[in-house]
Amino acid sequence: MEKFKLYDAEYKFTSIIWDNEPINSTKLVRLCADKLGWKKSTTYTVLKKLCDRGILQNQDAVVTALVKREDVQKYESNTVVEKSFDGSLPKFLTAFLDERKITEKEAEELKKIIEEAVK
Amino acid sequence: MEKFKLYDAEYKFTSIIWDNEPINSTKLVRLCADKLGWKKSTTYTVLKKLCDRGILQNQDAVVTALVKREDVQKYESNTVVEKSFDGSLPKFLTAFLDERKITEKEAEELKKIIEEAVK
DNA sequence: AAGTATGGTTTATCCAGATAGACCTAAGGG
DNA sequence: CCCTTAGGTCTATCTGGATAAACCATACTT
Repeated sequence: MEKFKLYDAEYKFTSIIWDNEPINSTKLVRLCADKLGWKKSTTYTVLKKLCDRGILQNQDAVVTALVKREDVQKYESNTVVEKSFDGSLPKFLTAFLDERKITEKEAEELKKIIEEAVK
Repeated sequence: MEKFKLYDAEYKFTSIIWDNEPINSTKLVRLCADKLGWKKSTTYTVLKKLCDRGILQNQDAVVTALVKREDVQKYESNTVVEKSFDGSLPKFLTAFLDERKITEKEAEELKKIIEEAVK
């Protein structure tokens, strides 16, 4: 699943694409200049790298994503739980919610998500 | 909270200390050679850096942690949710639990943790 | 014909994380 | 006295992520 590993800059960049795909490459250059402060060549360099890795696609100046945001998110969530929490979701939740208060409504939403996962 | 940011190698290293503190520095060198394959100088270099950053402490050859594992975990969990999930815990949970099944008992444990956080 | 915008590649720089080699001092043992 | 061990610093190398400069070809505009 190393396919879904995105570094910080790559993630921000890919996010822009997810939000705007399909997007013309020149427009993407402008967007990145705007949102990330990148020069044209930077955008093309990163774009090419991600295309080579099979994460993005650039065909006839139209850029699209080959992997879904959800897949990367899934990878991210699993990675952090594994790496920092012994693979334990309860440990993760405990750490995240420590000193953090949520409303009844938010709690309901979370519980619903959990119940959906019960086999 | 940048204080709690640990890079991969630093995290593994600090984990060893959390598991063994207080620990004599020479023993730590041996442990790291064993578990991480590090040379003595590598251990001391990383140790010094983390001491400078106020994360560890090395006094009279006794190494201890100044920040708790829980604090780093809290930072990690918050960071990933912010960076990859718009700060939304439900989004995180959904991604994590996607295609993953949990038992009734695990669900109960999770719900309990959630209820504790309701203000 | 000259200028300009589009779409892109190749190569390079810079910096930081990861790792280690060389070297140093003080204390204790034979 | 020499040697070893403990405890540690300073400096260096290697690698990869982040960013960009320079350069190029094609097509459209004036």
